[in-house]
Amino acid sequence: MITIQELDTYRLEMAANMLKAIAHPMRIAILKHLEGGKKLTVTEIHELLGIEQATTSHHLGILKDKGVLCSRREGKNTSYYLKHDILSQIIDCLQKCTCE
Amino acid sequence: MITIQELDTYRLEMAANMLKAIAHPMRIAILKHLEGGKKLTVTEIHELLGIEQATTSHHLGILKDKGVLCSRREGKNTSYYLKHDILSQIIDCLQKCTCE
DNA sequence: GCCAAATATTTATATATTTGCATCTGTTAA
DNA sequence: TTAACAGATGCAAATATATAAATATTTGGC
Repeated sequence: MITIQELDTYRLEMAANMLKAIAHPMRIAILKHLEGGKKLTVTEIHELLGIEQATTSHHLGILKDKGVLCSRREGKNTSYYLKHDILSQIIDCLQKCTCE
Repeated sequence: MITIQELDTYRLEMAANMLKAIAHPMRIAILKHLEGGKKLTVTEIHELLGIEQATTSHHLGILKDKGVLCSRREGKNTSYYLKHDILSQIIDCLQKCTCE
């Protein structure tokens, strides 16, 4: 038996965890490259952003773990993509709010 | 003289800081109450959410410092409100993404 | 000026994140 | 079955954040 408050607390925490996952400069940069349903491999992202392979994989793992991204193994590579297209809204909003 | 990369890095950090400010269960709850241009005082928020006054003020300070909220002193009270209406998009998106 | 109400700041402790490096695990192709 | 490539994981040091309690500041009314 779960109460409304608990449900709400649970959802708030889930939402906070998703946002916390996104709230990092590198991870926002990753999401920018995945807008519009694009799929990229770990190597592509690590080359695009010029960061270590292990660091890239770590960031992608966080985003996947918190429900922001999905991944799919394709041979030697693993591609990552947005779990919900609607997440682009957050990136859009950030672009607009950091224009000043 | 500032380079494109530096500008981009700066904006990414600014965006990350805004999101980091929002990415906390209590602070998301606060924003939910401020959607639609509403203005609430510190006391109203601390009573609505049932958290300590000092804690409330602390959370509001973080949101203001990172550019999410604005505040306005009105007599003994201080009201807080969203700096950009568009920030509701983030709350909307979170509601939709945490429905499962 | 002085008090009380409404906010804000400070401090300390506990906890969580970030990052690079090294290492380990899968997978393909020879 | 082994070499080489792609990705994931574990660890440690530096850094950042959270939380609660105590204290400070600002404002209006007397």
